[in-house]
Amino acid sequence: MNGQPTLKDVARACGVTAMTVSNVLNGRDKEVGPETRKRILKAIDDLGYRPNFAAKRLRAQKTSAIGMLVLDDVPEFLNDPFTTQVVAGLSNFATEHGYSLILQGLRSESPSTVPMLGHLQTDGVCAILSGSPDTRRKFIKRALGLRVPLILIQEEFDHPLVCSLRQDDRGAARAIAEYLVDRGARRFCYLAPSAHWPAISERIAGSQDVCNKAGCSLTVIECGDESFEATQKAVASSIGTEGLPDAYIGGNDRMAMATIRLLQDRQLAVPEDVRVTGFNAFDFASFAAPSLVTARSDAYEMGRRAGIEMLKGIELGGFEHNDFVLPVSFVAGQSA
Amino acid sequence: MNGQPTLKDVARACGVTAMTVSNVLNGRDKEVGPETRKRILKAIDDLGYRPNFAAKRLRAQKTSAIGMLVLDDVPEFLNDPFTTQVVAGLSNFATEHGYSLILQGLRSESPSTVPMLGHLQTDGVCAILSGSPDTRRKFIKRALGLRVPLILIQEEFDHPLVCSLRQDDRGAARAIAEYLVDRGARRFCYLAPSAHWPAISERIAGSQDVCNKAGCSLTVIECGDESFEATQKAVASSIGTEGLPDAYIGGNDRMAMATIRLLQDRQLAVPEDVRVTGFNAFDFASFAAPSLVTARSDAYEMGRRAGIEMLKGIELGGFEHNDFVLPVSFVAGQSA
DNA sequence: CTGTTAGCGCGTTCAA
DNA sequence: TTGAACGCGCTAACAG
Repeated sequence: MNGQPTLKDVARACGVTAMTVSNVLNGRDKEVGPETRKRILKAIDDLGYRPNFAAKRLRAQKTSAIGMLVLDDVPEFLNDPFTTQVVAGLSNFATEHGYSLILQGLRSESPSTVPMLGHLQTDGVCAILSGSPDTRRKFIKRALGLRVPLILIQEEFDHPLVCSLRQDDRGAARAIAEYLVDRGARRFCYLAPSAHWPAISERIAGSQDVCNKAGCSLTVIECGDESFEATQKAVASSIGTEGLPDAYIGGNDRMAMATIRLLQDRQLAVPEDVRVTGFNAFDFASFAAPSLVTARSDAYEMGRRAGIEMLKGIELGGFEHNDFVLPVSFVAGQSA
Repeated sequence: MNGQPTLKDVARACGVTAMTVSNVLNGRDKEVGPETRKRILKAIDDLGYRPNFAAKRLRAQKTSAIGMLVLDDVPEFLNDPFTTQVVAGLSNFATEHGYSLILQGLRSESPSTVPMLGHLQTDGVCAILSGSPDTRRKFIKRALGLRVPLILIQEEFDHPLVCSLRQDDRGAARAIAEYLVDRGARRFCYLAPSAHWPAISERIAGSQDVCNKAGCSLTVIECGDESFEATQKAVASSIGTEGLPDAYIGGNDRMAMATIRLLQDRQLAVPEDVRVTGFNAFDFASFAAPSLVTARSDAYEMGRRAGIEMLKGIELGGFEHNDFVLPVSFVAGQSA
């Protein structure tokens, strides 16, 4: 009696039944007299009544929650600005539509991933993956065990319960490469992580498209885990064996900036001596010197879009369209 | 009958009652014969039974969820790396302890903040605030309306249901200032956002402590919303009127890096001509040239700590200690 | 060791 | 226009 007031408490206070109160709360106004209605609303306010969601959910057989999963190797699973923007966009959308967002990071290789996943009870799941293709596929299959719509960011998977949201990586990569070719570059190095993400493959393919047409060369440098150190080591080694290219095309801004630092330490001017481009521009990139040429994907918007498709998927119990490719804008910095 | 199997379904399949199955699931092994137990576990596995959390919660009068609120002016509420690390730490801790983390961003000034808050139903709430002191206090009072333990990051508030988790900003600021004094700097400018956060005040106070003792001067430059542009504008104006100091002490890494860029554009060498320091180092700072001297707060650990205190708070229905100050480590970059 | 009963808070269904 | 009964899935408290 001393906890949160229930529907019954409100009803008692008004001398009506719980049902009547419920009708008022759910906007079934025509079922209730305007006079009674007023009295009830006042009582609700006075008592500070708030509906119990657990009860509602149990009754409705619906959680009104969306799960956001981030598969990552490290515990700090929100390090990537692309990820955080997606999460923010989805979270806001969910909140605005009466859903709560349950955020969970999962270590890609951990065996505890399975029980953790089982603990998730939501009407739909959105996931951002990382790790090897094998790890990712395994994860997807497990996530499908939840039997709810699954939206994958930057990852394809053919299944009626799965919807992919991707950005036009190939097109963006083409734009970057064309920009460089226009400025006279002919010999390119592509900075890629050793793990072969689909998105990275697309970006390489886009650069290759342009190189083929323009008769340029493209060498892929594998930068391990794309960390600062790994990238610099890989680039240094490449310079040792094959010399300097006209431009480095970064698979992302991190690798690009690590490369810029390396070149600067060697007294090379960027972009005068060598050009360097990035990918997935985020705020912080503008703090780097010199500014990067980069593609900016609107990750926040992608998160919102995930919300939109998710609600459709939940309503329909599956997806009508299950692959969307979103545009990417091209951003030329001031001095690159 | 075609949805998820329930406890009853499992019981029926084994020819026992739901209660017995429940006993098995909750580890009350002594209540159940080992033979029956085995049979039940098999049936659970065969049917792919998973407990319904909504029912559990309703029964237990406990949500087993923690709310993470981020009050921000912009929709992209996960832009700040400090915030994301706290969220990641708390999320992991919650997951490991059988709680789910519900993430919600709130626009500081929006009137919809109130209903949004009401939609949150969790056993406890952790919040990172921003905006004016007035906005923040208003928010705290509303959050207290939820009548659950509230943990505030970098924010004090005297109330039995509130616990503050702060870092030792003053101590860290002292360490930075001493570092600069040791290297001969005497005239300082402090880069602060125009909004007066408690944390910023502490940092200024720490610098002032050192300046007082060493007989140095300290001027505070208000950098508006601490954006790249606002910071550069404020610094430029300060240089115009008061000339160049020996060192800029950044209220955070963003402002510090904006300042470095400005100085470099004016052909000033950092740190040879002017020193610049940052605050709250995060990964990306290492990509900036030159490396920053900065204080690194372990925000991830702070998130985990929030989880620890939250669980205590939930169990006790309030906090025993309600102000914790966590240490901050000092990080000297390679070339600053 | 196992079964029965009852109720968490809400909403649908049917009756008044 | 309002009321009563029932059940969503689970578990505490007792019986047997």
